[in-house]
Amino acid sequence: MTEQDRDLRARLVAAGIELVTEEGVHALGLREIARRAGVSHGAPRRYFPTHRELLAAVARHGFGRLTDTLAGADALAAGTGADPRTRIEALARAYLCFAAANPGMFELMFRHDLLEGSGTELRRSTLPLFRTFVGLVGELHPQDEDPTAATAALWANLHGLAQLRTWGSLALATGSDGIEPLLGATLTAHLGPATR
Amino acid sequence: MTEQDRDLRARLVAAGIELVTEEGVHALGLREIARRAGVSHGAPRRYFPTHRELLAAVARHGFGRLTDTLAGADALAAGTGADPRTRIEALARAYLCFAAANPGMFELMFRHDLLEGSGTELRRSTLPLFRTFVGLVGELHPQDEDPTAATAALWANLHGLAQLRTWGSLALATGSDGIEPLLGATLTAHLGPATR
DNA sequence: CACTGCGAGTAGACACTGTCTACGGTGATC
DNA sequence: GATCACCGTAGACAGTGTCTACTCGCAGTG
Repeated sequence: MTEQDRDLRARLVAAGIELVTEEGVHALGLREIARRAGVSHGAPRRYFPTHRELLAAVARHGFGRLTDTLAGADALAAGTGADPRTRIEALARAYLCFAAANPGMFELMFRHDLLEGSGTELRRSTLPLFRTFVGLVGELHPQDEDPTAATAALWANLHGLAQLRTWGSLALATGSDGIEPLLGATLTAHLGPATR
Repeated sequence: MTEQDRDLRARLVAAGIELVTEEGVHALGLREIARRAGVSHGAPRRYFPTHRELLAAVARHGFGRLTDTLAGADALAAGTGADPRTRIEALARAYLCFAAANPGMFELMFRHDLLEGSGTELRRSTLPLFRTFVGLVGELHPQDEDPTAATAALWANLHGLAQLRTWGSLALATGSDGIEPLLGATLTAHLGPATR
């Protein structure tokens, strides 16, 4: 009964997370989520005035998981006294791993048409992580007075890799090593050759 | 009457293009497209067995326009005897311009959930362009034995920039110059500093 | 204890969607 | 001129998100 006696709001979000994980974004109908949570289709309205706000709450959880994952990966690397380049590499790999491990959630998180209205708030939640990212890139490129642009370009590269992989567009560029060579090329391009 | 007497198949695709351009992907309902084309909601079924196949035809047109745009930009640059680096820059800028000028179509083209089944065929249509891209990168990096990975990484970077811009995520990294600094950072990272 | 009032969830209606099927009606062929 | 294939219409069907009664249980108060 641990599931049942939580308040409905949390149960609905949990049901959405289950559904998007198991079935994908297309399964996130309002009535479908309500069914999974064991309530009638009108019940969610008491907590989420519209379907999109419920989806935004699910996506919010996804952003939380993403930042937790990345922060964990960075803390692990930083704890071993790794240099900035290695820490960035750990972050990049964690980002791609998250997208690959949670394709449905990752897709939802960047479906701005489903998240309209809550988009800016969700984006804002990733800001602190982006700032540490900027700091690491700044450590690596001290000659640049503002590493924000370089960091954003690197992040866009990672995001594009994640997105195109789920679309299957990288099939002809990825061999048996999967996306590793592309990640390597990306990191080398933006950060210089790997430290040996 | 030039619109009316074309066969319905082409008129439906044209209506879809209009709708996605004017209103966005959300306006691409089957019945909405049929209304715009001036026929009943059952008519499309004669030519497109399912809604998704109609959307795939619309996206196919988008891919055609994209390859045309890029090929035109490259031919223009190549005609003036530009070096590979300049040609790549022209292609990259054309890609971002296309995404910015046709946000709805660009979104549709990479909505794999709407295009399921036709995805591989659509991807294949961009292959020749990708090959010329690979050739240009190869000219620029003769030391690499296979520039495919480097090209794919660069393309993923451009795609990520286009995608994140439409999502608004680059607002804090883009100043008054728009996306130009990020494009510059991307090209510098992947191709080396700009030729002077 | 009886009563009231409110909040949570139910259930049905509404307009809309994509798919399916039966039906007209028009034009080409024999 | 009759036949027939094909194109588009129109309605049914299950499903959706939203909106609106309504019911029921349980708190607080007399």
